[in-house]
Amino acid sequence: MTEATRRERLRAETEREIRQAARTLLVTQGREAVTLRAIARELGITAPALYRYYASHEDLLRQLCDDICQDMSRELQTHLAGISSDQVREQVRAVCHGFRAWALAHPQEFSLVFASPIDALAPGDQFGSVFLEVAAQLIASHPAPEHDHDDVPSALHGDLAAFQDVLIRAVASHGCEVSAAELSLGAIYQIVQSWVRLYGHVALEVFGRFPFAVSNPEPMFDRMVDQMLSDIGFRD
Amino acid sequence: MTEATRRERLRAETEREIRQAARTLLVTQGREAVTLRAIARELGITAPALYRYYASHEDLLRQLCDDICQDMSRELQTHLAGISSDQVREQVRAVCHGFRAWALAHPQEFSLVFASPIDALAPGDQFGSVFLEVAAQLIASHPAPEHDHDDVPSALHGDLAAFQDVLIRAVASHGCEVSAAELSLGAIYQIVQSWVRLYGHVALEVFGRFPFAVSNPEPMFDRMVDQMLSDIGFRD
DNA sequence: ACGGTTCAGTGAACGGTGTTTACAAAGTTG
DNA sequence: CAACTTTGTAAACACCGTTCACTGAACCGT
Repeated sequence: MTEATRRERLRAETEREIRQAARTLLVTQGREAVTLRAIARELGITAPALYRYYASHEDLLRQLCDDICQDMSRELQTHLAGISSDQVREQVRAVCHGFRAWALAHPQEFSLVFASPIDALAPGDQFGSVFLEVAAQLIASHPAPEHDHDDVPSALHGDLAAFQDVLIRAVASHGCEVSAAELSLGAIYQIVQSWVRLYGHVALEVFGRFPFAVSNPEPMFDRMVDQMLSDIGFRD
Repeated sequence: MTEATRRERLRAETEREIRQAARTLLVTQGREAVTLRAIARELGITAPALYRYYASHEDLLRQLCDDICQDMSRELQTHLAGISSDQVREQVRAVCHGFRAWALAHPQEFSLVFASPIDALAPGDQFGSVFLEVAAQLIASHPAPEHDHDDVPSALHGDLAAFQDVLIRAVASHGCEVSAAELSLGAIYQIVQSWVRLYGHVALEVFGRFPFAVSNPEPMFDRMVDQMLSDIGFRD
């Protein structure tokens, strides 16, 4: 059956339970409550036992971040699956609204993932990548929004080209093939700019840092997404 | 001379020393190191003594945030003072670059102010207000960028009008008078959108959450600010 | 100048935290 | 069965925020 030995299965199981307990604590009582002793208490164990599974408290939190991002990713993909693939704008809207909804529904998780300056996670396969992959896929499948290739600062060409490579490979691993020509540097630049605005709005809303009390931020968000779509070149 | 009694002066002095010590700890050793005992140790005092000045650790952090925002505000105002007031775009650029430079130079402070979900500060007189006041001032003093008043979602009219009021009063308190007509709802909306983008870029850069390793983010930032200016309607 | 009051600061204590260490009890394997 | 690895424990360490009873000095009205 499984290649793993009995011991390895048990270990993996416990590891899952630990992170599940940590997750529950995070959601129900906030970041401060995610303590080794509390986690251990949850599964009827003593705190030092956790060191058999994680090198430190920080290490556990880091891995918890990975779990969270993976879950969010899956949720966004689910939202996306319900929309026919030729309705490009609706797909972008779904991802953006899904991201915002997730952030507002899981502020603790969002804060954890976005509040730690550098130390917590590997930058590669993270939350953003979901949005970005989707964006790349959509732009690639779109009738070529025609961006001025020279419109992006030449100092960025190197970075953008590298990112272009990553995106093309990521999209390919999802089954869809795109060429560098279809996903131009200009398009990549637009994607990154969209990410800046999407992230900016959501973070400001979650952190309550809008300059005034926005009684109903949703129409503002809708308007911004529409503007983004129009800036990218999607006017169907 | 001073209205304050000797006792009040000593108290204010100590209060300042406490926050100074807290600030130093934050900058040199990170948020986690800002502990009551460490602060007390810094000024040759025991931890419980701090409770004569602040109700709790959280309260101290909250007031520290205020200090930080005030400092940043002063720094931005300084940058601004060096530019003749008729060079509108240069003033906006100065504020944006100043904000980014401050955030990158003080990542710990930035994280503290931007990482705490709701509990840490009053939303009114905060960091953002500096940028927003400046923006309002500039837009008001500009030859009317002519925004479509109807371009903003009607659901936002209430909030925007309230914010318009705040901004007009804030600008007035800085000596400059503007009317509601000069600072239209469309303009306000543009200001808020600019704040979203500015904050989004800076936070992503400080938190290292750009989707790819940006070897040199400055040209990207410059490009974004230019785009913002053009979107607002400043093309001088 | 004195006596009461206010106030800054102390030291001890409580319950909590992450982490290390030595040790016991299982499970695994030859 | 014996040797070994893995998993968990208990005790301890140093640190944390916070409370409480207490001291000593500064202030203030008389």
